[in-house]
Amino acid sequence: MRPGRTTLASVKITDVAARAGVAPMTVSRVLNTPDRVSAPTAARVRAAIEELGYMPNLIAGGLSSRRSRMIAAIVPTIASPMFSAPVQTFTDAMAVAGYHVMLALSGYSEESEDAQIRAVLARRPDGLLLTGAHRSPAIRNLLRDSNLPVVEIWDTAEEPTDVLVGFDHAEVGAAVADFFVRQGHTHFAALSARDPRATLRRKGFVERVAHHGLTLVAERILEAPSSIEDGRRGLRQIVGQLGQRTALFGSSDLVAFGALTEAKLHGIAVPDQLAICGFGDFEISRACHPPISTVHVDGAEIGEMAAREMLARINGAATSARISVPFQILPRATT
Amino acid sequence: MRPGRTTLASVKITDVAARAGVAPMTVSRVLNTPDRVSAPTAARVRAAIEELGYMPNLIAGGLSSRRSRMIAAIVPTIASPMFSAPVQTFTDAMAVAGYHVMLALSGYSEESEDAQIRAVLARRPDGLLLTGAHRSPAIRNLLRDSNLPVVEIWDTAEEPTDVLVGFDHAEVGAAVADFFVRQGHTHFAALSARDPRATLRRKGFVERVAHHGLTLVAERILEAPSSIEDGRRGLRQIVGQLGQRTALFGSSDLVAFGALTEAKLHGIAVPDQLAICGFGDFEISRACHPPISTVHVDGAEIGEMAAREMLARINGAATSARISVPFQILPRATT
DNA sequence: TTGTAGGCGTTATCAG
DNA sequence: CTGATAACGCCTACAA
Repeated sequence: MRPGRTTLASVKITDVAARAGVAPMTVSRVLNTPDRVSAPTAARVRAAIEELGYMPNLIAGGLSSRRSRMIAAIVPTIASPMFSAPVQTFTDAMAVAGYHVMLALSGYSEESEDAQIRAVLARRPDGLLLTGAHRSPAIRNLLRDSNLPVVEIWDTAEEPTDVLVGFDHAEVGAAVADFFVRQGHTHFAALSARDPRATLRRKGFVERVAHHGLTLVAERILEAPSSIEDGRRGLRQIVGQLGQRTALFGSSDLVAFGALTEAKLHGIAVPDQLAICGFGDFEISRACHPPISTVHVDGAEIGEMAAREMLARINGAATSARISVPFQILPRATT
Repeated sequence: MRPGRTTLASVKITDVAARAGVAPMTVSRVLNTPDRVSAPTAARVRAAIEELGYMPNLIAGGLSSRRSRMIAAIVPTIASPMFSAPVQTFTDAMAVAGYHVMLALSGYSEESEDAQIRAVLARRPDGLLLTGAHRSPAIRNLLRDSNLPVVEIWDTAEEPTDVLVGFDHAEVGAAVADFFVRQGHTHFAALSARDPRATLRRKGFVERVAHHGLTLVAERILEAPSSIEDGRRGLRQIVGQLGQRTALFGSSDLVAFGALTEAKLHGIAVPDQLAICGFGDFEISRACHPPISTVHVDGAEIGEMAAREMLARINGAATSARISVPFQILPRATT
């Protein structure tokens, strides 16, 4: 029998065991709990694994151990840096710990998210990464019953299902309004996407403006996910209402960049006639000219923290239920 | 015994079978091959499933059927639209067909990609989505032996492992050079990321320029993935060599946008002194001002085609080995 | 159309 | 430190 005549998936733990002259369980131990195997035995087993090109079957292992070593991540989209950044860092961090990430896209529809959650639970993930904390009662019960680690990111508005890593979006909107007010603004506008978190930011902004007794001259709801083009279109729609010097809050840096672009074309001086603040601190707001003031919030860090919390929960830690990540207004040239 | 006293994962197929008064196999059939079950039986089984809140265990099913209904996707990053777009559409399309996508990020390192491939094969995916067609011999053999459907996207330079959906990047570079030449350009520059496909485009561009007997005034390699900031920095570095009217090819629209931004700051007239063509047709090149000429190539469509090919291969079709997707130069205001 | 038997490849558990 | 045994929950294959 020639060596190497084995097609990966066909070599199983019993083959390795036979080759190394040990029980299958010992091979399993070499792979999963090396400390509990004597050095010489482990060496022999490793040699056999190498020679046969053995590749463990995690499906079988998962069935037996009831741990899939896999996490399901459900986000609205990865077309926006808002979600691609945390998904990227989360996936990387989990991979280091030996976990793979199953990705599902829900596209901002709660109904679709519910379906995705149900579908993915059939794979018995060891944890769930979800976006936002707004869940239907049915899903909330399902998740509680499942007793799975659930890490929700971005949002802190609602009661978290389990662990939550995010911040209060209404506070962000209010902080931006306060920032503008401190700069002496009295007239305001908002261009905001229809998604849940953008809506919270917009409301926080608008309410704070009202609280100051100041004027909201225009407000426009854009589609989600928002785009540069939406920002341009939005500005065109409100340009007639911009008689006074106005402070504009965009629901993302893409919207802000679009508004800035269109303002230039209309001969509107930024920031003298129109001040603009975006959200997200995407590269474009930093690298375009003039650089756009924005709210920094580190999506990449959210992903990393989510991974840390996920692993802690998997390992049985009773972690805190709500982790606030800071946000920070970055004044640049448009305010 | 109260109904509902069942915690999802604890209900198994035998429980449903008992409740419905059928054999477990019949429940399995209702779920997987409904045609082979009589309507009344199926109805009873479905009722039992509903009442117990049964949720199939795909891990167990996968072990038994040897089909995981899961695809592994390995791309360098999802931070760039170049990859987030196809991953997004691929994931969506596969979900419709009942497949989930396991995501792994390789970060442009071949070594890392090899490791990711090995790791993910342990989960016995039903197929693999990979980026580019450059594989180490060891991995190539591993993949061939595995006999798995492998769809490679973006690149057509090398012999595909199995199915390939992409185009020839050197041709893109050459086409851009020809386009510039037709416009009467005689002096050229390239700002290009260090990744494999950007390098092919750059070489195609540079070689075609040489073939025409024309002048390459500057060439700069940027880090991968490339950014707006890289484009700005790159332009600053070559600005001294831009005495003549020059045609610049950027390895992505981000690079092109960065170059455009910096050119404006340096008082360089675009396109009169400096013509710019990007690559990728990202939203920014279309929505910024002036809009940037670019090479359109539909990443979203590549993802959809990849899904179609993947499903065809899974269903046993012997599909064509190499599928060319078209690219197209979009002349806009910067050329 | 439905049921029975057996196994998928691994690991938990307990014994030595 | 190592091994034997018995699941894990489902589906293939065959039988009725």
